[in-house]
Order: sequence, then C-alpha cells, then structure tokens
Amino acid sequence: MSPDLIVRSLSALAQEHRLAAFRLLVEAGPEGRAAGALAETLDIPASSLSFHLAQLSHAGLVNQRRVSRSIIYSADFSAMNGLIAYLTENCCAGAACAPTAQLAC
Amino acid sequence: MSPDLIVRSLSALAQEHRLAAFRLLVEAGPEGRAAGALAETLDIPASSLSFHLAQLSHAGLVNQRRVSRSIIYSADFSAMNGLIAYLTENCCAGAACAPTAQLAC
DNA sequence: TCCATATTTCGATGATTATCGAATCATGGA
DNA sequence: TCCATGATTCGATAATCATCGAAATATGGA
Repeated sequence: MSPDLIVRSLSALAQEHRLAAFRLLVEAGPEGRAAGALAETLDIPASSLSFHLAQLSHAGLVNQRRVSRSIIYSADFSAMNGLIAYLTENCCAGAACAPTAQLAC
Repeated sequence: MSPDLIVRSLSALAQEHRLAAFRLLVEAGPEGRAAGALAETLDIPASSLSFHLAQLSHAGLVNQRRVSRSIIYSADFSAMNGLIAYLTENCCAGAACAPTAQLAC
C-alpha cells in the first residue's frame, strides 16, 4: 500500500460525514446500502453525499454496484484491513501498539 | 475517544509531511526528536513543520518537551493505540478485520 | 414514448488548509 | 548584558475542500 494511497484513505475518513457514512456501510456489511438511504440517514443532500462517496471510492474504501435504479455502496473490508495494517506496522512501533489493538478485537 | 477527536487524528495523519514526521517520531521511540532535526530530515522550512507539528499535537498524537533550546517531539503511542482500536472496532466489523491486523503485528 | 425515481455531474460560493519568509519569543553562553 | 541558536507566531497568498441547488444521466414502469 503506497504512502499516497494511505494519505488518500486517511483523508477520506478524516471528515465527519464520510466517517459516519463509512461506519454505516461497515454496519450494513457486504450487502451494502443505497446512496439514497445513506443520504436520508445522514440527513445531507444527495449531491453532497455523492461528493463524499466519490472520495471514499477514490481511496478504494468502498465499492459500488448498480441494482436497478439504485447504486449500492459497500465497505471494502480488505482496503480497511490494509490501512489498519499499515498504521500498526509503520506508525505504532509494531510491538508497542499491537497488544492493545488485539485486546480491542 | 470522541468522533471529533478521531476525525482530528485522521486529519492530522492525512497529509504527506505529517505522516512522514509521525513515522520518524515512531521510529525515534520515546526519546523523540527535536523539531529542527525533523525539519532537516524532511527538508521543509521550520515554520512549515511547526504548523504541521501543531496539528499533530492538537490531535494528541505527539507530545513535546523542552530541552535547553530545543523542543523535543515524541509520538504518543497510547493515542495511536486508541485510534487503531477505534478503527478496528467501528470501521472494521470487528472480527472481519482483526485477524489480519493481528497477523500484521 | 413519456414520466417518475435514483443518482451523479456541473458550477458557483464560502471555508479551510498548506506554504513560507519575516518577525517574535525563549534559552544559554560569552 | 549582548549575541547566537532553536523554535513558534504572524501575515499574506495560493490551493484545496465542502456545500448544495440546478441540470444531466440512467433505469424501469405505465
């Protein structure tokens, strides 16, 4: 995972609405959730959410598929995995943070 | 850890120079490293680095102490722990990401 | 084909962020 | 006290980001 992609991933999550949207998608699991449903839950205009989803997508943190008229977004768990692994390996002195991270699981 | 602090932490790391600075501090360990030394390694002006260090500090990711004329910055491992724990618990569906994260340790 | 629905793209605007030289502040030695 | 050093704050500027209504695109049903 390149440092550039790491920065893009962190940037994608470093925003109130996007972090909330991503958490909803994690909660929704592999089935995912339609853009409109997310916008309604988050109570923000569809065009605003679309902008945010595009950033999450550009970072590879979410996937999308069309189902009829809806576009269903879902969290990309392997991407999130990669991000957490990077932070654990490179920003945590390995052993120093790993034990607690494991406890949190 | 409040969502606000999480966003602040993610924002702090979501920038090329700050991510690089933080990694240097992780590498340096508890001893830390002087602001000037970081600026020289990263090859950016002292005032620019100072701006970035302030953001890391505001997110609680780094600590500082004065030693004579130098100000020594060091990574706050428990804060980084908290961030990784949050991401693992809230953004990773728990079991889904934990095993790989553990492998990375 | 025509219309309604679901979503994205466009365009304009305001807000925040990054950069960096100059000025300022704090410390310690001559 | 005076000067040099290490660092931060200030101020201006350019760049990027967030917001959101209006317009455009895609899909499916009447």
